[in-house]
Amino acid sequence: MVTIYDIAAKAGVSAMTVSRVINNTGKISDKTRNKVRRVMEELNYVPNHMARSLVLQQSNVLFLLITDITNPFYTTVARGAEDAARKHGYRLLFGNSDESVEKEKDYIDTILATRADGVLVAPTGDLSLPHLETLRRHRVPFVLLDREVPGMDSDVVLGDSKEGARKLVDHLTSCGHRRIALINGSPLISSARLRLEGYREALKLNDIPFDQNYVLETAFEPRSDLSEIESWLDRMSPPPTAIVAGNNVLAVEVIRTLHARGFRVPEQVSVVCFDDLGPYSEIDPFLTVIAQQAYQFGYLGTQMLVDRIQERDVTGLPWKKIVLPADMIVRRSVSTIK
Amino acid sequence: MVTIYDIAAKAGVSAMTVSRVINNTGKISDKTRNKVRRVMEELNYVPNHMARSLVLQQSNVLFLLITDITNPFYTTVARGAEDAARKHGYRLLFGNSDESVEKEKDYIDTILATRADGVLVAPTGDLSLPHLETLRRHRVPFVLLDREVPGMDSDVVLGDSKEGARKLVDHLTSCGHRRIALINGSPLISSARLRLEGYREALKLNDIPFDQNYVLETAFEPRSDLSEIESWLDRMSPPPTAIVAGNNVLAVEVIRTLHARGFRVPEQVSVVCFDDLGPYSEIDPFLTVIAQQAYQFGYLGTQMLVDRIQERDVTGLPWKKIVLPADMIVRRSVSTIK
DNA sequence: TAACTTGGGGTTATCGGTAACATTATTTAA
DNA sequence: TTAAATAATGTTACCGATAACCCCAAGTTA
Repeated sequence: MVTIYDIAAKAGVSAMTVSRVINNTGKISDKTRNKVRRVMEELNYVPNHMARSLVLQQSNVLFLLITDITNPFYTTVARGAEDAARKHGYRLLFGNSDESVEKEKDYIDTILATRADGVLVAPTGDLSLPHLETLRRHRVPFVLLDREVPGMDSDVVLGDSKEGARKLVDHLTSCGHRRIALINGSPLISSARLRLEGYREALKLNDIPFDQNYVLETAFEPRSDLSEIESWLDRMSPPPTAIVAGNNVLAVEVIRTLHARGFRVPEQVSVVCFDDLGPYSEIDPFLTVIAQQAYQFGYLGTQMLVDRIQERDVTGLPWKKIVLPADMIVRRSVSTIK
Repeated sequence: MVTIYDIAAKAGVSAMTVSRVINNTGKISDKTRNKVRRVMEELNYVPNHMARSLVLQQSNVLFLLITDITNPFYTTVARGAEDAARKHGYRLLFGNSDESVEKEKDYIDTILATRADGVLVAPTGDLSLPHLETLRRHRVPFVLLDREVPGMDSDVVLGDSKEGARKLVDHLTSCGHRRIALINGSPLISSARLRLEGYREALKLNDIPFDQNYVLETAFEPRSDLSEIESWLDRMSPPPTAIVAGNNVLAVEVIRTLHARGFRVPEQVSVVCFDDLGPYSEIDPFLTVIAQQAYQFGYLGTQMLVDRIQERDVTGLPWKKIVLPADMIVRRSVSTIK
C-alpha cells in the first residue's frame, strides 16, 4: 500500500508536508500543495484510518448494535442512524446480536477493540447490564435504543410501550372484545414489561379481569419451532377472541400458528401488534399495529450520541430520555363482535 | 485506555511478554502467564485492534456492502455472510449504498481506508465498474453478489435470473395469461437485463409477440413518487392481465398503485416477482415469487472470499462463479383466466 | 540596522502493538 | 566437563500517521 512516505519521496518533500496537504492544516505554498496532490493522484493514495486513529485517539466511527437484522423495525432504525451519522461526519458500522447475550458480548468486545467513538445499542435485555457496565467503565459513550436496562442510567430513546398497549387493548374492547390474550417478549426486556403493564391497566379500566393463562411470555425473535405457541393456544379456555402481540415477529408467528390450526384472522381471532411489517405491509394492509417511529429511533439516538461524544468533558450533564409516541394504524386484522 | 505497557509495568514484565500471553505465542512460564492474566483482568485490558492491524497488515475484518438494507433479500444475505464470517474467525461490518453510486464510492473509500481484508459487494450496477477497479488496483479481494459488472472479472454469486424469469412467465401462460407486462430494474444492472431476456425468450416460446410498451425499466429501490408507475399502467392498452416484477420492491409498488386505482389483485391483474418478502410473507402467503436463496448468497460468497484471501499469493486461480437455482413458490397472486 | 514576525517547511517522538533478534539461565548431549 | 540446545524473557525497530517543536529566509517595524 502507498503511504505518505511514498508520496513524500516522490514529491521531494517531507511526510509532514504531505500530512498537512491531506488535512489542510498549516501553511503550504500552492506550488507544493499542487505537486503533492498530483503525486497522490498518480499513486492512488488512500489514507490509513487505523494509523490516523491510533495517533488521534479517535476513530470517527459509530457502531450500531441491533438485535434482529431481519426485523424491518431495526433496519429502519439503521437507516435513520445512518443518515444522522453521515450528517455529522461519522461512519456507521452495524452489528447484529440476534437477541443473543453471548453474541452481544462478542460485539461489545469488538467495539471496544476497534475503538469506536460511540455506540448505539438495542440491548438484548436486562442481562445486557454487564456489557453496558463494560462500555461505561471504558468511557465509551452510548445510547440505548428501544429498551432500558435497570441499574444503568444513560441516554435512551424509547417508544411509549405502555400507552401503545393501552391503545391496542382499548381498540379491541371498542370492537367488542373481552377475551383478549397477550403474547409477549421476555419479562427481562423493559419494553415487554411495559407492554404487559399497559395491557393489564387497560383491562382493568375496561373491567376485564386479568387471567395469567391468557399471557404467554416468550422470545421476541423468530423461532423454528411453533409448539410453544401451539400449546398456549390450546391451553386458553375459553379461547380468546383477540390476541395482542408484543412485536411484529410474534404477530406473524401467532397468525401462522392460527392458520395452521384452521383459524381465520380476523373472522375467528383478531390480532394486533407492536411495530409495522415494513414496506411490505402495504401490499395488503392487513395488520392493525402500533407503528413505532423506527427511523426516528435511529436518527434521534445518533444525534444524542454525537452530542454526548462532543461534550465528553462536560461532566454531570443529565441523562436524556426521549419517548416517542405510539401511533396506531387501524387496518383489517380486527373484527367487530356482538 | 489501558495498554500492554500498563499491564507490563504492573506485572513486572516486558510488553513483549504481555503480547505473548495475549496471543499464546512463544514460551512463557505458567507463573508469568498467570500473573499477566490477573493484571489484565484487574485493569480491564482490551486489545487495540487498530494498533494490531497496523503492524500485522491485516485486520480480520470483512465488509459487506449491500444496496438496500430495508430489503429482506439483502438482510437475509447479511445473515448468511455473518454466519460464514464468524465461522472463519472474521468480523463482518456492513454498509448500505442505498442503490446510490455516490454512496457506494464513499463506502469503497472507507473500506480501503479501514484496510478490510476483503469485501462482499452487491454493486449498484454497471456504473460500479470504477469502484471495483479501485478495489482491484489496491489488491483488495472482493466477491460480487447478485449482480455482475461487465468489464470486471471476479468471483461472483448469482441467482439464475434468466431461468427465473422464464419460470414466472411460463407459470402465467399456463394460467392462460397472454398479455404479460414486465416492470424491471435499470438496464444498467446485470440481473435486470437477464430477467428481461428470460421474459422475452419465454414470450417467444409461447408465441406471444414482444411489445416494448409492456416493459417499464425503472429503479429497483423504493420510491416516494408512484407517478412513473401510474403513467405506465395507463399507457398499456389493452391493459395486461399479468405483471412480472423484477424484484420484491417493485412488486409491492405495483400492487399499491393498482390498489390505488381500484384494481384487484389477482382478480383483475395477476402479479409475480423475484425475491420473497421475508418472514412476513407468511402472514398471508400471497405473492407468487421466485424465492432466491438469499442466505446462501451471503454464506457461499463469504466462503469464496475467505478462500481468495487465504490463497492470495496463489496467482492465476480462475474466477469462480456460483449460480444459485431459481425456485418458484406458487401462491395466490395469479388467477387463471379463460 | 537590530529585533521581530511570518511563511513554508523539516525533525523527532508518539499512538499500541508485534516480529526479529538478543540475552541469560538451565538442561541436555557428547 | 564442556559445548550445544532449550526455555523464558528482554530490546529494538517498525507499522502509518500526526502533534509539538525547531529552523531559516524574507519582510516589517522601531
